[in-house]
Amino acid sequence: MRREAILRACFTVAAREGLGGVTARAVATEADVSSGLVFFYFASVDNLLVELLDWLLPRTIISSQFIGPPPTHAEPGERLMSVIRQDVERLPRQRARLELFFDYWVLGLRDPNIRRKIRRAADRYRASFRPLGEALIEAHPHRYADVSAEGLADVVASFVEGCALQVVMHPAQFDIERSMATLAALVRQPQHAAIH
Amino acid sequence: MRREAILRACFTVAAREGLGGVTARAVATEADVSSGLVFFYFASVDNLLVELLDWLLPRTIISSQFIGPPPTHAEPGERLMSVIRQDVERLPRQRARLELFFDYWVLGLRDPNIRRKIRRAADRYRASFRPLGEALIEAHPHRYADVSAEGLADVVASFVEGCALQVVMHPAQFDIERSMATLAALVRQPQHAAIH
DNA sequence: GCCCTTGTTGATCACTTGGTCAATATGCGA
DNA sequence: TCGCATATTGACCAAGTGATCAACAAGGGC
Repeated sequence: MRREAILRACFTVAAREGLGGVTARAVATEADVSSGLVFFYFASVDNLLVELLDWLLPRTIISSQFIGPPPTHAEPGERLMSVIRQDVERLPRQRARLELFFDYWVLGLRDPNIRRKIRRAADRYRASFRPLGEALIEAHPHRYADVSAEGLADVVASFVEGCALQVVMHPAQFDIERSMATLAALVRQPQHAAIH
Repeated sequence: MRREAILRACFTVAAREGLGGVTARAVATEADVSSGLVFFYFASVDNLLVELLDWLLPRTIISSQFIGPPPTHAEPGERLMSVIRQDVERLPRQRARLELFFDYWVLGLRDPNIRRKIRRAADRYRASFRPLGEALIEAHPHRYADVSAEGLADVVASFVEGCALQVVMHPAQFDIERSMATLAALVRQPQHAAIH
């Protein structure tokens, strides 16, 4: 109970002031307990931050392995586009958590422990695109002759993560519909294309 | 002279320990001067960091308006792909500066001044893709009927920035050739496609 | 030689931080 | 009711921070 309250307070402080603003005293004040209690339950501030990260990762799209109900389109290309659209559309609702995620991301550049956790989560996210990628390649073996599912996953992940950056930094300017329509136009094939 | 030395030392410290490791004493030690001199030239640590950002931004691909010599391909699509490839290929050589860039990026979430500078630089970068995007739309008005140059610029920027994230976080795993080949396969049209 | 601007030092201050710890409260089984 | 583990407090400490400032050095025009 108290533990969860402190962890929740930690998230509140972090969302408001960034990870740099997370001090034992700030969290304790936010949770309305004494500063000593933070150390009683979490031993150290670093450890508190790691536990907050463990809470955060499964709740942030970019790092979650759960992508929601599988789309029902038959065409693998449309299925993949649908999943991308779903993910990108969810980004704005996650702004606070994404800000925090990127804050941890930078922390991970210096902290091997945090880096490992973020990498694993990101790998899981990338891997979630693999089945769709394989289906796509299988459906168009000619077009995607020199393409691997890993390559597809990388490209898709790069795009979604890039969108996340835009959404967090420039939410007003980034037009999701426009970007998705552009992406669709870029990858779509002419309707009745005659190959060779 | 001393000023530049301190700024350079600031970059060295920041590249080694991150922006969080930039303290007046650390910079002074690195530059082999007394801590007081840092304040003599830069008034405050915050201001020193802002000046380092001003030095950094024009030297980081994601935020630079200079994209190198214009590619010579005739086809706008190939021109755009060539520019993207050029940018992405340069990312690994910029890892240290990109790390710093993302560190500032997170700082910008809380500091309006830094945020403004980063936004402007990112806008310039996005804008650099507009002419290429316009040429592409003009060359294929049918295919890109519902696409704007802004939308194209957004999508391209998202992709490159996403690649930058991958390069910084996972340089060993991210295969640039594979990603570029995948991207090319995604956007290429069948050679002799018959429209309607 | 003198003087005055500029550069340079490091001791020093006020403040914040993570973390410890003795003291105390609380709940609960026996 | 007692006893004891658990929970909780806040004063306290050492370490590190940004910033100030009196003192001193350098150098060059007169």
